[in-house]
Amino acid sequence: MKPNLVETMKELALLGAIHEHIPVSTSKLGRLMGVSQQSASVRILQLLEAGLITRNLAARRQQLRLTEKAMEILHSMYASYQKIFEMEATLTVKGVVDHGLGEGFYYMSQEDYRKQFRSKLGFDPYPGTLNLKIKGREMGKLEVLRTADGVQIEGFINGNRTFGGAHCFLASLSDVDCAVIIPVRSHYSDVLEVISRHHLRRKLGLKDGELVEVDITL
Amino acid sequence: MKPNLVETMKELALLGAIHEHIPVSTSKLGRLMGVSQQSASVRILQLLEAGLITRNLAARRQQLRLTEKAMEILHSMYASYQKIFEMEATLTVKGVVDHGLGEGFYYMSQEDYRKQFRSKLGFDPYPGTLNLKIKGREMGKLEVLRTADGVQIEGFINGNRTFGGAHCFLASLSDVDCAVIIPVRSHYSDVLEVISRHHLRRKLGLKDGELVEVDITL
DNA sequence: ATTACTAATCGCCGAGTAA
DNA sequence: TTTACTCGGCGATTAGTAA
Repeated sequence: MKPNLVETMKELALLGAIHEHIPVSTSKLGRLMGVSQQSASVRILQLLEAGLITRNLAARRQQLRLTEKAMEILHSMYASYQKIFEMEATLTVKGVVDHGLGEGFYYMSQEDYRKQFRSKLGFDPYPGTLNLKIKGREMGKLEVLRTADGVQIEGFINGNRTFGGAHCFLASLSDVDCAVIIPVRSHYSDVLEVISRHHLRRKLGLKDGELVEVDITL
Repeated sequence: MKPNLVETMKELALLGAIHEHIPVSTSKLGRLMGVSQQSASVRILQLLEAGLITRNLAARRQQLRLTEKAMEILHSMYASYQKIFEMEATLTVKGVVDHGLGEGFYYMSQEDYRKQFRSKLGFDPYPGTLNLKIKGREMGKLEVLRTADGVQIEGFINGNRTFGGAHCFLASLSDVDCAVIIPVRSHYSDVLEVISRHHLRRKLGLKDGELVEVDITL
């Protein structure tokens, strides 16, 4: 489909030529698109030719209406733009499944953490974390996560031990809902920690060294 | 902005050239847009000239990324399409304010109805309805409402009296949120009933015989 | 493989104008 | 007023090709 004609259909749609025939003069249409009356006239003829509009030429002013076919084309354009602006709020990070140090279980067993995850993320996390080792160029994305605004998790003291704060982002890993955690005191690290309602490693059959992608919602 | 260049920016955005520079060959880009490699090359040069993309030409494959300015243009396109497809889901009906028969108050006082309106429409309706008499050509739109899917309100029995079900649609009348009700057993009728959190007649200073428009969300 | 130049062609644009 | 024709001009496209 020619971009010029799509543009013309878009203008007609904005004028309301969707449910009914509406009066649109070629000069008005031209002005709206920043082209001459003559060019607008040509475009209308092309749209008619392609079966994208119907016309009532009975009255002194022509009446135009977009066809179903035209609306389908416009909707596919709309879908593209939706994709773009939903994608903009998403960050995809590739990482390799890494053996945990067993620390994840210890941290995620702390009731003070669990309580916050339940209320702030909306799920009760499985006690344990899936560690992803991030390589090379992908590491710039970790930097983005460190500086972005996420859901805040407060630190606390339990007994004589201090547990640090963190912020996290909802995410999905192979279509399974999860979240990634960025510790507040995160010195340089190439490991991304993922938590979920499920035991991700078992549920997805993951093995050490396997490459996965996490889609993170910013 | 030229439609051809907007189209090119859209393709680049779909390829993810938003947050980072991504490798895109001119032949691949041309294929995606249905033009030749040469044309794609020219378009890239034009986008560079206009400050709409930046390029790393260091590697064997050029790397492209859209600028802020480009994203603003794409977002305005997105906004246009949103307008179109929100508009499409809206039906505007003209009607004349009609004196009620006092029935509205009786119905809307039934707690079984009110409960459903609260939970399904999100507001507690003022006990009473505003009746609009629909004339002539506009009546076809009532037919659309009867056949469309709306929010279902269940009928019930209170004492020895049966109250019928209905379906309704969120709407707005002079920018005041409201809803229109279509009784399930709606024999032919030229009256449209409007409910709202407010007493519409008073809030909007409506008088019998006044012409108003309701924007109904399908 | 790439990118992008040249040159020829295609087709879009708009002034003038008819109906 | 409309719509839409002709036609000169120029921008857009592409095949061929260089680097």
